[in-house]
Amino acid sequence: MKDLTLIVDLKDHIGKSVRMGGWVYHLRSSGKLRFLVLRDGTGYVQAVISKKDVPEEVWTLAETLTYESSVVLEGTAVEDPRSPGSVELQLKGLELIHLSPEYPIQPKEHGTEFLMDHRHLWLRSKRQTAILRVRDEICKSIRDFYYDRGFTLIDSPILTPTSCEGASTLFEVKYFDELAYLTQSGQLYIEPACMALGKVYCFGPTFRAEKSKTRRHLTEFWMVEPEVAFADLEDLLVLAQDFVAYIVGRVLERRKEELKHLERDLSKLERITTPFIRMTYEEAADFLLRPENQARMKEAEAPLFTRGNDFGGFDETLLTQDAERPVMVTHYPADIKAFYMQPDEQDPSKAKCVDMLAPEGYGEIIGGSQRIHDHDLLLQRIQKCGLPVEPLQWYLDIRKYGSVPHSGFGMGIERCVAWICGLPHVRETIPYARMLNRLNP
RNA sequence: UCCGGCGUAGCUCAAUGGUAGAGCAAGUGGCUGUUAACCACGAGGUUGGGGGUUCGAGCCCCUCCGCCGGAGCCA
Repeated sequence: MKDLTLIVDLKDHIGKSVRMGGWVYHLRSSGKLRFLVLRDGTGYVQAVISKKDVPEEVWTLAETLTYESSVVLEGTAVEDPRSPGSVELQLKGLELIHLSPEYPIQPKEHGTEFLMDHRHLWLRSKRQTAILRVRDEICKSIRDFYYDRGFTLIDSPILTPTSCEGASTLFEVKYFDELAYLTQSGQLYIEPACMALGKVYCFGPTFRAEKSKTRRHLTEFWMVEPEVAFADLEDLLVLAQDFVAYIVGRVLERRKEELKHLERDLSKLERITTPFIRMTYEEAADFLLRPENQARMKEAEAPLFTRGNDFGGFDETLLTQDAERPVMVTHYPADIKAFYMQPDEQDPSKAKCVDMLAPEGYGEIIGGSQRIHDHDLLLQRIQKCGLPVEPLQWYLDIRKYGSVPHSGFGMGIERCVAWICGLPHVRETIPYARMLNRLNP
């Protein structure tokens, strides 16, 4: 329908006659005057229907309209300060494309379960479209960032033969006469590609069958994982902070209206500049073991942090709630981290790894490390972790033929979207959330 | 899996152990500038399921189901 004018372009048609297609977002009636708010994906515009100015059949048809019915409107674009958006449509003609029965979602408060059950319709709301546009901007900026820096996108497989990292629970699927598993990370597959192309990344869905029911967990989520040859931990920290600062900058530059609609405090995002805050695991542990912080854990009924263990959700909140920029915690104890992480030269009990914690209590958005590049050390670590060697033989091969130091990290898209949008839960950051108790719609 | 909270009209929520209610939506009527419009009227219920205590249970007890988010694990 080439002759349809988009709402976003309506301001360029003042005084002219236009046709517009869309959905009825809102209706108000005042006797012989009716107001209809149309949405078309590019914006919202109010149409005014005056009984004396339209043919009787148009007026009659307008009386039957319902929320979310699809229509084509004909009218004149006019400026009027009384109208929301100051440009409105004085209606002359009305074509009903499809009449919607009673629409389940009202312009009022609804519960989480109800909205998630109607996710396919909830997507039409202003808030959800704003979030989806920010997500789109984040995904586009990720691709631009790596493309501009000479990285090659490598698509890692979604079906994998076995667990490579151990602990995490995997989704099992039938693969002809054997079993396969949905990927929990593309890392092992892009490390070989890294040895082919130097700088690579993968970006796709990831699956974890963990029975987590928290505001930060999905069973299906998207992850971007760069991997760089000849990069050590220091190089990785610089890449990670440049990356996150770039994404935030792009969203601020191009999606400010959406952030404002989400009532995001923009000043908190404008402070996200490099360098980010750095601390070692031991420094973070010292901080968490201060009496006042231990007291806060008790007060919040959170588990008490003890040195040598990984941080819990509340620990991450304490570490970041007063931070203006993301915090990068490095050098965790090697035995609480993955088998492939390079031990620190000065203190081999520590891994050359990093977790980036987003501010305002959003917690871990990035986890990464320098990888072990020595064949025998990696083999030793695989055996020590009790992992079967045979399925990882190809991975060990990378350390056999021209091995070089290399590093990489993974960033969870949904946690990043939740942080940038200021959302309390990741379920609204992905079009169709998959969670412990949610597989539909 | 464990801990805690919740479940009442289509939706959001009230209701000392004593006749189940309101707002919104939907319906009817009114209103020529509404901004989640407003006014009037009518309609709307197996109080998540089952069992128990009691003269009497939406409310107390047991059990099952569902939801929420926290722990563990993680991005």
